[in-house]
Amino acid sequence: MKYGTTMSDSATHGEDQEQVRRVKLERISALGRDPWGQRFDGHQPIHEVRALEPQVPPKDEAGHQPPGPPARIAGRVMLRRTAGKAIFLDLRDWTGRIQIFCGKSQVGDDHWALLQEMDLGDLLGIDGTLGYTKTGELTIFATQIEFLGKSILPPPEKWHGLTDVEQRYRNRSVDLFSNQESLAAFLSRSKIIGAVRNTLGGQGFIEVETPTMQAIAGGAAARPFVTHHNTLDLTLYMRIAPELYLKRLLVGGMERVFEIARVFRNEGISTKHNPEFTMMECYQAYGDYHSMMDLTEAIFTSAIQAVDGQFVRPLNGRSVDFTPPWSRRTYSDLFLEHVGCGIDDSDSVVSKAKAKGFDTVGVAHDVLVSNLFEEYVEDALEGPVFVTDYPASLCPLTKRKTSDPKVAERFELFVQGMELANAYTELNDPILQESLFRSQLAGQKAEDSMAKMDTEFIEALKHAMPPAGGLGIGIDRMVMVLLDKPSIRDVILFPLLRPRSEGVAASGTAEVETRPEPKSEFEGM
RNA sequence: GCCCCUUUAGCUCAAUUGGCAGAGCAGCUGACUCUUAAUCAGCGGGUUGAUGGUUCGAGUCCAUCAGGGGGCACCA
Repeated sequence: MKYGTTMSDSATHGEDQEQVRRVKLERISALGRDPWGQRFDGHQPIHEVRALEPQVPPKDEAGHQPPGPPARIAGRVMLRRTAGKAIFLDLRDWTGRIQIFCGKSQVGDDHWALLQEMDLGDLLGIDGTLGYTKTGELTIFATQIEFLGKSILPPPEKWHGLTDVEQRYRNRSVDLFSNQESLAAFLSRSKIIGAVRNTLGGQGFIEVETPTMQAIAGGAAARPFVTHHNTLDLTLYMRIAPELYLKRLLVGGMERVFEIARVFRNEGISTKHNPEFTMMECYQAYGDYHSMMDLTEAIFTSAIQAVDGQFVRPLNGRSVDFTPPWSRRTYSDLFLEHVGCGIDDSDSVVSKAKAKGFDTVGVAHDVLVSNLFEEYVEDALEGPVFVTDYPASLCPLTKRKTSDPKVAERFELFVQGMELANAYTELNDPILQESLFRSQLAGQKAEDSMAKMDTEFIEALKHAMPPAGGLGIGIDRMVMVLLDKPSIRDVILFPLLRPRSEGVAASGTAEVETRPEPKSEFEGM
């Protein structure tokens, strides 16, 4: 049997593409090759192979290309162009793409036969030499070809890739290998998180891990997910913040700590909210919220340098300048500027609220102020801007200014109306903390499972926690902003989606059962 | 939870007023040893998300359900 054997009739007509590819698996095995491959040592990232270009010798007088440096790569077949007894492939790995030339006489009959069983989407290992084709493209001229993974499902359309958003989120593996910008975003996300770690480490912070399952979900106001430990017969909550544990470490003498924490909030889903998301929280003993502002700028600066170094960045069709230092504005100044009255001017606040259609009867003055701020100010903040010095009544668990107890030492960082970071001078008075906890809990419904006093935390504070600055940065939102991605699902690899209904979800496996299994030495593995 | 939009071949998309479901890519067969989304010739591939309804006739109109997208609400 020579190469170029024809498909059996059953595989030629009326069969789906998976079945056709399963037949090819068999034939690869019949050629004595493993379609799934083995460890493949010594291959070079494609961008490193491309960097060898200066070593490619010039063509001789006859126009022949002397062999260039050897190259050994592994990658996925993205494009294939056949021209008789020559085949051009575009292979891609996670560093780039490069063209492969496979000539029948150059690779030999055995490899040529193997190439007949190759499809778009397969993983190949290639040995060859670097050179140029007639049209001048840098190309690996293959001498050895090895299957490192046969794709038995067809890849998406080669030009458009996978564009259906639902498919991109549900089928992330395919999205990543077929949409370059998707892979690029997640590689950048990793670089951003690396920069966050490096910056904090460089400033003497140590990374810690605190419980994800907590008996009391504290540190924020959000509805938690509930879970259960069987042996202890214990109701546990997925954390909504690492805050209270990190502060206990401050009491213990760990003076600068941070955690890149996955947190879980049982709330709505939107382009800015995923039920689980990543938050960096850090605490610095003997610091305050001003320390945290400087730190925030340093973190963003190093993250931007890690991505592309461009401080003026596109975002939602506009442009944002991240060159530090960023503007720092007090809450009351911004309120006066955008709402048009002082935050203490009760009559004006009420009339402004009424003008916006807010319900004002029986609503506390501070709530009206907060609503007006969200309505008038936040969306107007192009940023990056630190909004500082919040009314103390809006953030009861924050240290107040000694000069003005009505003002809390807090800032939030805004970019185009989106909150990216939140920081406080932490309250370290256990007696005040406990009474504020109690009054906060008094206003909550009994069904809110978070409405519990964290006495262990208060206990720890009683041993004295140093004055400290605390900072939280929403990592997903930070990545969205730096990469100009409109949805949080574009920066989370596997965002939460409702499971597909049975008929659709089961179709893949159901079809396998009804399909005749090709006989193969690899069957059953 | 509410409102709007959306779902057609493996993928990307068409289908006039309600009148025989179509194209490109991918696949299969053949040609071609320098292509660039290769090209050329031929062939196969569909429960139009699901279930009902209106109609002589439904991808198209109506209802319900499901998935997804966007917005609002909830929510720091």
